[in-house]
Amino acid sequence: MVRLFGFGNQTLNALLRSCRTIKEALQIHAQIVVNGRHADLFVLSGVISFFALSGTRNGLHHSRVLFSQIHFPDVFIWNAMIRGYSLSDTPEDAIFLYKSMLAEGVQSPNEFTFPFLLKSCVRLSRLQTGRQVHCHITKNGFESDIYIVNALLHLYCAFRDMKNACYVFEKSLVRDCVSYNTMISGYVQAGLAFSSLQFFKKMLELHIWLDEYTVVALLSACSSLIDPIAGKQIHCLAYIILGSVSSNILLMNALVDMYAKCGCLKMAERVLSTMGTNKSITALTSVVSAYAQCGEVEVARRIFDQIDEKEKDVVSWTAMISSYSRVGHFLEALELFVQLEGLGIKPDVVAVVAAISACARLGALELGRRIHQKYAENWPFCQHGDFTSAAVDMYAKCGDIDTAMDIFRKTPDHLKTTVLYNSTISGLAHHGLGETAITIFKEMGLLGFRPNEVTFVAILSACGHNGLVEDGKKLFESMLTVYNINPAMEHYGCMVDLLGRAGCLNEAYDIVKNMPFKANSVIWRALLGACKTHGDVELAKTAGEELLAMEPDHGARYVMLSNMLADTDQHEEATRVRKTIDDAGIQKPPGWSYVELNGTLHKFLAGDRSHLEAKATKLMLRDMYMGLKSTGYVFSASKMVFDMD
DNA sequence: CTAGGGTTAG
Repeated sequence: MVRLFGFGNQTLNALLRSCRTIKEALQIHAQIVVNGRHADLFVLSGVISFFALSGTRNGLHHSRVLFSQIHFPDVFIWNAMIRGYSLSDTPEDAIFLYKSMLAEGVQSPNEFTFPFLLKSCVRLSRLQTGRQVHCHITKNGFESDIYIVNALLHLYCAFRDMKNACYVFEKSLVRDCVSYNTMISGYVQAGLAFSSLQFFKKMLELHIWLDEYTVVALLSACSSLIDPIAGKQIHCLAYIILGSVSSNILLMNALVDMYAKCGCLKMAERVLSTMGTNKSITALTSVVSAYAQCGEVEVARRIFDQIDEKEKDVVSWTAMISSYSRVGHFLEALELFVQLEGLGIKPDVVAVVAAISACARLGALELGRRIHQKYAENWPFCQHGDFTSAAVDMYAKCGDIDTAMDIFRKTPDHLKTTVLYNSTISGLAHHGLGETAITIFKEMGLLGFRPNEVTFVAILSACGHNGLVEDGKKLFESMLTVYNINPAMEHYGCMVDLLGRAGCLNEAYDIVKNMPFKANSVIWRALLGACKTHGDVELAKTAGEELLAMEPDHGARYVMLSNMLADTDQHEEATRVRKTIDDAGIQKPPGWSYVELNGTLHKFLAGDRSHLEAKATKLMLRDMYMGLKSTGYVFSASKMVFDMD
């Protein structure tokens, strides 16, 4: 038995720090208690911080129990708890603890408290809370602590808010290599890779020290610019400023990733091979996704399969899952997800979101529901904005708008995000609930959420599908005047569609002629559709010809135009277009339909009889058709042909 | 007296 009487406090802390397992630490802790040393706050703080930072849920829980028994913890102990939770899967507890500390009114936060809090805000995707913490930092006079400045920069960069990041950067009296690194990667993440290189220039001019993180950030700038030449230069720079490169895993991963993302797969694999037997799962995952992005899913899968099962982690599985989704192989994606669950690997939020959105794309409502419900019970998932919005999107796309709205309504305001509003509004739009969409849009503004480009596509199309012409026009105008968003091609497209559907063909055509872009095929198609509905043959010809010129090998366009001509009794013209199709040997790629029943997916093609129950299905359809007819419904085949994609 | 910031892959 160890006797701890003779040990000094610092020795006890050192002893704890040397523990490799929770069990060892528990033994030391027991001895501390047996020897009556636990009343000493300093000793106790060592114990609490060890368990809080152990990285395990049990350890954190143990420290929480000890913590709750202290009447007045000192600021070090508060910080240890806050830090522990900021790294845990429930970072919101860190914020909760901070509030408790303030409420207790005994201890004030110090310069160590805030970086942990800011980290929690980032992990929770809660910019609003982060701003409040920023206010507390100012109030407590910690604006010039370099650690806090860097944590603030990280906060704003993580939310792509480069305006506030710059503000903090410019205003700060202290800046170091970390500040510059954070800004460089912030610019890249915000999609402003070019600015990041300018920042790097500034860094060089001011002779700021460069380190491996600088190189990593610069490499990601090159990936984002798809500039392998610049990437190679940075690769050289790495040798100059760092000396040894191949022993630096972080750097090797970034290098492989850069070459992979730039499409230089040979180079990526060459760098990878220099890692010999130490190939990291990170670098391998980069190569897997790169192949998938180049359209070589099979190659990606082969590499993925060659990776040692024990090496594979959630990220590499998710990479393969998303690769399948990217090329539309949703069934394979979901198969992998189920396999991953079966192997006992715990999917994280990103993995589950990937699976749920694959269900959304497939229309696999019941599988989607199963996955959603299973993970909704794990509450770190519910805290995550991406999880909620993916679920809303899935239910809406699978036709269950009630559940989608239910989830939206049950989400507390502080967990709502712009993305959640976007999924909700576009879900409502697809279900023809334009009025509700507008209500939600207004609520969004009242709660202080800024609509973005995506929001406007959703809300404008909601107006379009519901004939809300005036609302649509007002919202479109407000984009620039109120929200300072430049309407993009898609927004003009929504307006053309909206006006066209409402029969304002001239107004729609005016938009096409006057907008700052050359109309794309989507816009011409919308206009052509409107001409068809409202019988404007002249404009239809213009739109149709434009469409043909734009997508000469897109068979569906020919079919549309020919159907339209036939429909307006211009049979000669129609035959001419048909002939063009045959002459060019153009074929419309078949459009598969999927229906999910009792957890099984059924695949169909038009006119397809391969399905086991094709005959029964046909009979059922005939019954339904007869039923419809008896109620006086008139079936129009021409409308069907027109709306085909 | 103990401690904090930037990290690549989905």
